[in-house]
Amino acid sequence: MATRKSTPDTSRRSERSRRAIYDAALALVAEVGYPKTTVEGIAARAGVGKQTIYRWWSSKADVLLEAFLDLTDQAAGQEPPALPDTGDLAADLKAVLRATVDELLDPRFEAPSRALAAEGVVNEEVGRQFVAALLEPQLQLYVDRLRAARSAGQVRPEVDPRIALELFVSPLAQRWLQRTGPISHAYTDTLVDYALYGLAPR
Amino acid sequence: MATRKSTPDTSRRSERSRRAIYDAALALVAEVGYPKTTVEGIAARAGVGKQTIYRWWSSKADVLLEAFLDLTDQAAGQEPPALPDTGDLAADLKAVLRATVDELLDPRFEAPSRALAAEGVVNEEVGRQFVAALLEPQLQLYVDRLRAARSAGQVRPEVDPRIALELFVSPLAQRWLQRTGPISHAYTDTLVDYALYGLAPR
Amino acid sequence: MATRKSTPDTSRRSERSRRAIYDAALALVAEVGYPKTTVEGIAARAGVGKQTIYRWWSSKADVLLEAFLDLTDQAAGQEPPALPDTGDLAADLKAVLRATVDELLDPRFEAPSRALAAEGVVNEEVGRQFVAALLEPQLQLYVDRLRAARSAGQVRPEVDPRIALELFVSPLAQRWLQRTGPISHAYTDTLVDYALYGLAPR
Amino acid sequence: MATRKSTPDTSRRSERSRRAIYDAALALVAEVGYPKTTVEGIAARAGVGKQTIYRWWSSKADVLLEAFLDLTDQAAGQEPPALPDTGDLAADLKAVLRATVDELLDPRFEAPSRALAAEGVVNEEVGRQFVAALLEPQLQLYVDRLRAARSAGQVRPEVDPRIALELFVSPLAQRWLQRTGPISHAYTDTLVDYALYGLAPR
DNA sequence: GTATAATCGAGACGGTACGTCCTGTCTTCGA
DNA sequence: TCGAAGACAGGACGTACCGTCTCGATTATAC
Repeated sequence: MATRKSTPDTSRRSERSRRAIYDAALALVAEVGYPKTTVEGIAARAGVGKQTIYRWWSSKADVLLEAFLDLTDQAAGQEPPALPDTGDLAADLKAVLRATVDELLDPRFEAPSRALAAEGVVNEEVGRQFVAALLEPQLQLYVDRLRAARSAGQVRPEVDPRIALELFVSPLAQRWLQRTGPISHAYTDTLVDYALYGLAPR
Repeated sequence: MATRKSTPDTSRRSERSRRAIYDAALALVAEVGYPKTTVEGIAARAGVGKQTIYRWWSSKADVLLEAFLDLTDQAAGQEPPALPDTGDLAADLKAVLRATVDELLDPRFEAPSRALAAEGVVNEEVGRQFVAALLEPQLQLYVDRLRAARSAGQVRPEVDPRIALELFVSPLAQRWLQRTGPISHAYTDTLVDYALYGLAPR
Repeated sequence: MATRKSTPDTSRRSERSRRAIYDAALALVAEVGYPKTTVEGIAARAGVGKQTIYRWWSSKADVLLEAFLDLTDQAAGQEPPALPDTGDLAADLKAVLRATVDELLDPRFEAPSRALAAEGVVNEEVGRQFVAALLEPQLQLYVDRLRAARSAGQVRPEVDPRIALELFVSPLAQRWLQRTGPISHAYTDTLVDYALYGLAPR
Repeated sequence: MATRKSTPDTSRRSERSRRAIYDAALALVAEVGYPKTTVEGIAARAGVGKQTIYRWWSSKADVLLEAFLDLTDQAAGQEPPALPDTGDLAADLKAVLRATVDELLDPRFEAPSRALAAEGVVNEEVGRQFVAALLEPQLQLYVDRLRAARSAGQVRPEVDPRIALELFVSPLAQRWLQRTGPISHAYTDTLVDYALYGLAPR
């Protein structure tokens, strides 16, 4: 009477099925969009019974979240877990944001991350996980870089890095998410300049 | 073939039904959330035939968008269509953002606007309408105010107001939408200060 | 608030769908057997939504029962609602039972009636309906004929016709239902002879 | 290829499990009915793996058939394998049929035997086994008793005992199976009288 | 008295069907 | 002619079982 129905045995889980489900979920979201992606469709495409999905995940959002995390974990393996620090804060931030722009425009990432972001807006549980697993680690890198810059005297000492980073990160995020404007390298360069030196004349 | 199927006679439209549908849609989104809000449910609650909804709107997102626009139009009627201009840019921005914070925290607005924002992230058509009808007019007020400030020499002449406003608006939007952090008056005050005077020491 | 969800409006029912469902149900039972006949299969074959079946019937047994009743009603229209009465009771009974044997061996009737009988054995509700709608009316004809014969002095006056008829009807029914033996014209002739004149020597 | 998959080693079979499976199957059929009795349910109740069932039986009908045979074998051990022969055919038949009536009304036997009969109606394989293992041996006892009576001159010499027995056995069977009428001692007494002495006046 | 091989409890797996809910279209009837 | 009502074809939901399969962990002969 140890094992409950609701907690399946992880050690006997089929790795093969999990991979197939990740692949199918990502492919379907990319091909037909999130709303038309169904659990039934994922199961069929993965060659898997529906129950195998419901056994390990609670919803299609949950499946996609894990699938996307898996995808980014693979990609993240190659990158260093820190922002570059050449001593030139503006240049470093611009470089990183340019890379982010490129990633946001990569159709391979666009469909699933947009879908997850949308789901997260409306579904608090998914939203929290999305932020905790994907967004926050990225933002923390900016915090670290800004803290270093502050120590080097390139940032005012009373500035809170966690808020400061939003000055250039959030505008990009909003333009992408809500399509309030185009995103480009020039745009993010401008954001960095504005943020570092302010709008008011010196 | 006089009357086409796709263009019902607007003059005969029942105002009564439209109001009932708006109310039902907003109430349901607030009560059970957007995903569990269905066209059938709206019709039943409004005491209306389903066809009456499909005759005038194309989807539940469309219904909710109009319902929400109607709601905000009522509220907006009382406000002036411009930001205050006391001559003190920082103070004016802080005041407006404080009001925005209050509105974002108002549960009456939260459910539907969050729902629409989420739908817009994933559904380009809805997204464009949402931005055009709700977001862009608001942002334009900031553009106007910043332009006035620039003329008054309180903002550097080379600054693009459409980008500049994102430095304090987008961080607030992202914290609210994606729950990346708490929002408060102190927070938006800080955003305005950082944005106007920059992160780098003077 | 007159009409309840559970009582759909009969007057708006689609005759077309009903016929298609009857046909599909009977065809499927004949082709693949009762256990492999599914509501989903009936709906697909009839070109009908599943809900249209569940709206009007409670189970596949219920569908099949009505479909079969409809089938027999069509056939029954041609027959007279009484057994022949030539004055020769034995001959009349033999003739009717021979016809019954032929019907029981007709594959068009076999599959659905066997299915219904089986369901009725285990499902009291279906069983009662099956008996009331199909069996009992038939048996009543024997009761009438036996009563007439009793009046004519061909049957002992103290004999209960409702029990008497079972002496030749039930053996045939059991051989067919439970496959306890072959059925043929010779067999039913013998049953009539045994039943009328008894097993004991005269 | 020494050992075939399809022929498990009988000598290593767990007697304990078999008993538990019989008990679980009979209990479930009695409690929830045959259709709601599942292989999975039997396995869970018996504290047995599903494969242990599928290793030794081919279907739930097969399990129940064996379980019921086992049950009746226990009961039959106490009875003599022949009908009483007091010299009075009518009395002997009435006594046996009264006992049968009692058994048919015993809820312990009713659920499983009804379930098996129903399955047998629709599933020829099960039907044949059910008849061969349970019905035919019983009927053979009647054949023997009638043959003895025929030798004693109490039954017409040209009467076929295999058909004759159906005159009183089948009506009882049909009333029970199809609920076409109540069953009682008085009823079976009447059947015997009618069958032995016929319906026609002497 | 151990090897050793099959059975055992357990339960994940690919599937199929269930019965429910909702979509978007269509038809009927009343105002 | 529009509105309330709701039947319709269709399709996805999440659940329950099917029958197969793969896991250690007992057994219980056969060495």
